[in-house]
Amino acid sequence: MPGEACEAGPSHPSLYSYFIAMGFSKNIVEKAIKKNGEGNSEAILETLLTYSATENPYLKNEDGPIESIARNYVDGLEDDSSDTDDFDDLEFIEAPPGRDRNLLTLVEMGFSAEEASAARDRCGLDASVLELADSIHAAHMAKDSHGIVLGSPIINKPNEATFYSTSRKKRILMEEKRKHRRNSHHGSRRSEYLKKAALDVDIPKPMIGFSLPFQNCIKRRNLPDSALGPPYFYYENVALAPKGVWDTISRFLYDIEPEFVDSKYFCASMRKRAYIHNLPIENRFPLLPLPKKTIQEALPSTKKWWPEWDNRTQLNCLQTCTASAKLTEKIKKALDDSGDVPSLRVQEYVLAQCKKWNLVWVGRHKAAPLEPDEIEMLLRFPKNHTRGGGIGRTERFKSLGNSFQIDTVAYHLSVLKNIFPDGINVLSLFSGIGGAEVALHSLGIRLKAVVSVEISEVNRNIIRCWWEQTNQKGTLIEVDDVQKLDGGNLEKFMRRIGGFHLVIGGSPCNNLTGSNRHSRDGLEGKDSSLFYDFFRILDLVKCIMGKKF
DNA sequence: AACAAAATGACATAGCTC
DNA sequence: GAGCTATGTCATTTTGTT
Repeated sequence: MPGEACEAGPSHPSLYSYFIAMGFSKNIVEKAIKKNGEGNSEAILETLLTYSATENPYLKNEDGPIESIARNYVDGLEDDSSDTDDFDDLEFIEAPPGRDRNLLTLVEMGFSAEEASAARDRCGLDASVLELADSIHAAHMAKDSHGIVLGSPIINKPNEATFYSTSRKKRILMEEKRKHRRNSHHGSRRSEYLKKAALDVDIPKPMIGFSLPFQNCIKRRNLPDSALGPPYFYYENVALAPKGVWDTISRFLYDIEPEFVDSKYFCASMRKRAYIHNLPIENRFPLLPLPKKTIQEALPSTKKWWPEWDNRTQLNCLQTCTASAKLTEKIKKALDDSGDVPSLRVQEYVLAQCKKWNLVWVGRHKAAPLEPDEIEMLLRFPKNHTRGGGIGRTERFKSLGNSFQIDTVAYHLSVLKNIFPDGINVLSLFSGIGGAEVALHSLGIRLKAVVSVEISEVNRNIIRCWWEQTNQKGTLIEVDDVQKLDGGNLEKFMRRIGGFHLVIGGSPCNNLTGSNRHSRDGLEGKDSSLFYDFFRILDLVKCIMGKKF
């Protein structure tokens, strides 16, 4: 495999703190380093992962934040985990000793046994764990992009992809034109210009961003001075927005190239999003343990009922709406009526509905929508994060559907851990149910102060409950509307807490997403235009930080 | 009133064919 | 390239039910 630059572990100044930062306990890291010597980070990682297979995995001692999250997470899975399936895999791997321990390590890292052994076949017996992990990712991507040659340095390809297909000058000119026309005409013809407007941002395939866990960085980037912090910022929205939207967003956010990432590389469900941020992209690390990436592993109880002809291994995007009971009844009836093996026609119908509504198999002929706690698990929120406190079931689905996938966001934010060892002050815009806060907390980054802006009262309640239950020692300031934030009250907040280290948020997507048949009005839509408030507030914060207030 | 279900039929993109 | 099909998407509005 290609040994390109910017590898995470080995070059790091302090191996010890690096592995601690990954979430391993001090004791285990000490043991592992003693055993392998400081020079061999790969062997250390392997030892760490092996230890955690037998001992309690990845948990920090004391009252570390990772502990509580991980425990909730594990608890949530315990109920339905049928031990028989996993056992087979382990036995298969444990049988041959020696080098094949690499396979066990890979499975611990979250890969399947088949993937692991296939990777070993490709890379040879002497391949290291990281090389094997790299190879598996490469294989995934090759599968995605429909048969790019295996084993070649695929990950170097997107490096060369040009972000701006036209020059900056030309783009700005076109935007001016667009604006001009928008002013002189109205609604009905707007979609026409949008169609004509060139799409300048290329959406990369596969949608893996600048890097994935246990993989070399794909690109290096030099941000323009105007983009640099303080503060750091992080903006998120749907990747497949109407044409020109990401071009506009990018231009407002200091011409930074969006990072397009599908969360299917982090968990068992898809989530195609783009993130614009000015964070460093070297030395990222993922939350551990890595989530299971297939439906059958993440929801083991479904395995038993999964029909042969349903070839799904991952779920579609988790949405705000859920399938009706009527629909699942129809599906059951259709299958009941068609005997052992349903006809191709019935299969097609059922499969289409399953894909459309993200149904999973929970019994014979019983397809069902995901339960809220399962969605919480897939997005990596603590179990029952959105439960109780006066929130209804429908609202729960809606709030979850609008949220971050924690693993994905945390991976990007992980670089903050070493930059701010004492913790950070966060301005969280469009907080929702607190995805940003949970991600930072899960990384073990202390939240010194959080100003959380969220319009929905139930969502604010959820964040406050979480804040109390995780025994946060910092300050939580709640604001109900981004439009109420101006230079005056921002400066007051910043005086009080000492400025912001991170401004983070994802503005409403409802006018951008393809699911919306009624008001997909683009960035100028009623809700999605709140993006401009994100920019406005970020710029204000930059200004005030610059003045040293 | 508060939910739940059904209807709606947009739109970008990928991968075909001709 | 134009034209077709298939697929996927942080949804909204209307209608029916406890």
